[in-house]
Amino acid sequence: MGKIVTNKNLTRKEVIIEKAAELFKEKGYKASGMRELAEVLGVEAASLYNHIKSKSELLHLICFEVANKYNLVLDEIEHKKINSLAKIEEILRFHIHGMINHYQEVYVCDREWKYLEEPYLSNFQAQRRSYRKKIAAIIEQGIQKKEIKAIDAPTAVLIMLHAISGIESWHRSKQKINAKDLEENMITILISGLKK
Amino acid sequence: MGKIVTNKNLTRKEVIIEKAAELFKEKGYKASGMRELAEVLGVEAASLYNHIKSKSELLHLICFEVANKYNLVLDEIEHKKINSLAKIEEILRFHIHGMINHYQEVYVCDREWKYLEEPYLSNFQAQRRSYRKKIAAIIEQGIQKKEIKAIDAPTAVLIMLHAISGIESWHRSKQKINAKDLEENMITILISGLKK
DNA sequence: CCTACCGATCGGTAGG
DNA sequence: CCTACCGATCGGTAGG
Repeated sequence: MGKIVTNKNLTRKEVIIEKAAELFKEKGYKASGMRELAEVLGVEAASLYNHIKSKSELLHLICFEVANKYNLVLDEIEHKKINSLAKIEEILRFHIHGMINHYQEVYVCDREWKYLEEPYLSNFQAQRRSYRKKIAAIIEQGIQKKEIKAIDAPTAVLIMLHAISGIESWHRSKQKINAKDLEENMITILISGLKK
Repeated sequence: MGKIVTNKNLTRKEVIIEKAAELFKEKGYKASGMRELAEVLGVEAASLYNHIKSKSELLHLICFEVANKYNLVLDEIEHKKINSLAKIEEILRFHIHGMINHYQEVYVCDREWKYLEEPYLSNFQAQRRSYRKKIAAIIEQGIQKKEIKAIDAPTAVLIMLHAISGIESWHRSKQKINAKDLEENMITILISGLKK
């Protein structure tokens, strides 16, 4: 997600997408108006349509950029020569970093994907299911090898991923602990929840 | 939440609120239309306004009914003569039951409260903060008494509550494990994540 | 509970 | 990038 983080050499379209993610995150997709987005960017609403096709295009660009990145990283971790619990820890840390550093896009992808239009909606849901199944499979391997306690793997995935998406409320909290401490606390709790 | 579960002796207004919770849960508050809600109930949109004041009244009735119930139960658990870890387990089980049995209302309260209007919004946010602080305080007591490992209590609260709200995706999953197994798996993972 | 209708706002287009 | 404007839909009201 280098493009998003650098804040330099962004095309006009990329800037629009970035601001859209912020707005969608803050107010929700349906409650975000194109006139509002335009105002943030200092133009009239009509001008946005020289760069984008529609409001819903913004949503699917955001969702699929995140999804693609996550799929790529998961595939990498999956094939590493480390044990299952170590893989789960890497996945957790990657997700935590995502919610700390790119939380607008990640949060929109997590919470607003249901407003995607077909065929993007079906495609996204399929990717999401397969993503979770891959993580569940790693957990199941860990259970077989006695690295992880005997639990229902899909339930463990559900807990992990939703717990991490809760970092959104950390961003909004008054007295935040620092990011590194947050990460280590989350890892401690979640990993010892799984470890045999 | 007996009124919600019985499905009998409900006033017209209560039926409207119940259906509104289902609709808001499914499509989100902003994407839910009053004409749509009316259709579910078999009436014209205008007729709804003989029973309710506004769409936003529906939202705050849903959110505050859940919030009141949760506050009541938390106060009960807080004062029990059991150790801190046992209190946390009871809180977790109560939240899990809520997301299994009354998930529409609970989910709306969890995810759509940001669309509350003032003064309800501020009131709700204050209640939410205080609710989480109470749970964090119980965790901190547990840490002092060496029942719970030395972690950041607000982070633990964040993990627990968000993990449980993930039960929504269990409801939508094809091959669900049964509710009791789900509960025990969640308790196992979350409690052993906390236990010293 | 209905019909009839309101003002506001929405995403988006035409044309320059 | 703008002005001007569109059809559709929104929450909600009047009056019966």
